[in-house]
Amino acid sequence: MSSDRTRSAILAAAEKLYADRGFGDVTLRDIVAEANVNLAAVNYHFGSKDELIAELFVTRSLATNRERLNELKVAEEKGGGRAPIDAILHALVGPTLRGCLGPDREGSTAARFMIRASIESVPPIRRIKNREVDHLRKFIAAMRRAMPDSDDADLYWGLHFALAMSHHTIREKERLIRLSEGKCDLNDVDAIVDRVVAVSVLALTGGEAPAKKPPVRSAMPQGRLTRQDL
Amino acid sequence: MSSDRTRSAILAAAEKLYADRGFGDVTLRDIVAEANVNLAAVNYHFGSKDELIAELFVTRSLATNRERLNELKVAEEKGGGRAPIDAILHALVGPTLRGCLGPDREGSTAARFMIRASIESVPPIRRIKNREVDHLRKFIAAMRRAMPDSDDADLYWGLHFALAMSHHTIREKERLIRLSEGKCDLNDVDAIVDRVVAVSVLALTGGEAPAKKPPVRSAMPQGRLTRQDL
DNA sequence: TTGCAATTCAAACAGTTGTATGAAACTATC
DNA sequence: GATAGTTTCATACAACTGTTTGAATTGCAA
Repeated sequence: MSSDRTRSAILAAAEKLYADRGFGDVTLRDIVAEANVNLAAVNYHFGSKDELIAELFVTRSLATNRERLNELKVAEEKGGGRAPIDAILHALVGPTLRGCLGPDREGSTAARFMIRASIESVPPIRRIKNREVDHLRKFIAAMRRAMPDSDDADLYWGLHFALAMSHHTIREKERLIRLSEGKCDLNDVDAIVDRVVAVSVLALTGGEAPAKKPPVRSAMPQGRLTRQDL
Repeated sequence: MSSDRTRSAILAAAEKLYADRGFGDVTLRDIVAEANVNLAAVNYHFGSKDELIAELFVTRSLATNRERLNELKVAEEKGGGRAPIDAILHALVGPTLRGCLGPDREGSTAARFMIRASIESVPPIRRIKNREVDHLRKFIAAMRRAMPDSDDADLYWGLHFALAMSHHTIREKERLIRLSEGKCDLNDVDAIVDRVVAVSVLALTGGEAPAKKPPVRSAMPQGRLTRQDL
């Protein structure tokens, strides 16, 4: 099968160009030029441009999801079936952040592609992302085991915020660097992961030590949000 | 000037169509059809398609920025020049969340347009967003006054996370509803604002009561997450 | 009314896009 | 080495894009 060479040349070229210049202004003709293959090869091997993009994204995000679930499994086994909340969140945001940030990963085409996919929202990718709900439910389940006394809504908000911080850090990396004039170190990925996890845990526990039971008073808002809302 | 009628018809039609169907598949021909004006009118009044989009976005985000700064000013005056940290964050995320969420705003074209602008990242809008740094610096300054002992980096991270949570809530509103099967109430905007502010304050204070003096250390962990970091 | 500028209009332009076609080149099996 | 199936290729297609043009129309001032 010498056709595999063409197929993967297209995939590699597409990933590189999309990573560099975004989905908006990379055409099939750009891709086949970079890959040194014929224009028709894309439709022959992938069916359409959208299916090419989908294949790129599916491959990368399946890898991330596997990494997440692996890390979660390890943490749960270590805890005898019940992983601590910080380990769960670490498994959730670690792989994504590690994959997209960091100095060594800077040159990684895959990483830059995933950043693009997170910044620009193109139809084939959006369709795939919408099916990610099942994957997230597994983390909600683990969180529920770790914090059985929490309201479900609080767990969802906690997971939502954890993803918010990690994705927004990837999306707005450049702006954060510029805004902070370099004072925020975007190269120390482990520190970023720890920071996101720490804040997420605070969001879930309301500032209490997670082992401890419930409420006290607040670092919390005066308004309508009460202790047990967190 | 009967030309104002054409101009604003274009603006209204464009905002509506972009809000409904996204920037990707709305053409100038769609817009002029909806506005009942001639195709050439867009270039005559705005110069180009991108400038039309830019004008739409600038108008809306200037309004948001004004609201933010107003709220900040009020809070600072009330505090004699130094607003408490939660009030500052409230001023930062409140206007955006209020503008884009909530049941009454559901039908608002402007709100839906701004959500689109936050989901799809189109060049003219990205260019404008990049100039928003100066605006954010005013909030950093206020935060520094409120928490003079904090590391600068921690302030930047805190602001970054606050924006992360509010923007991600707007972007992924539908997914959060679906994931949580309705358990997260996206209609109670005030509660959402309070929740985002509360978590942001926790992120900045590391779980200490904000009134209290100094943050243990850099509030956030360096290495792995340990118990006393919470 | 006349004259001048601002606005509208239909039409065309120039370029690009993803996709389809059918013949040619290749590959492996017998 | 002929055959059947796969893969490549040059080329054409059809549609759509934002923008421009130059003539018509309108509105307003003198």
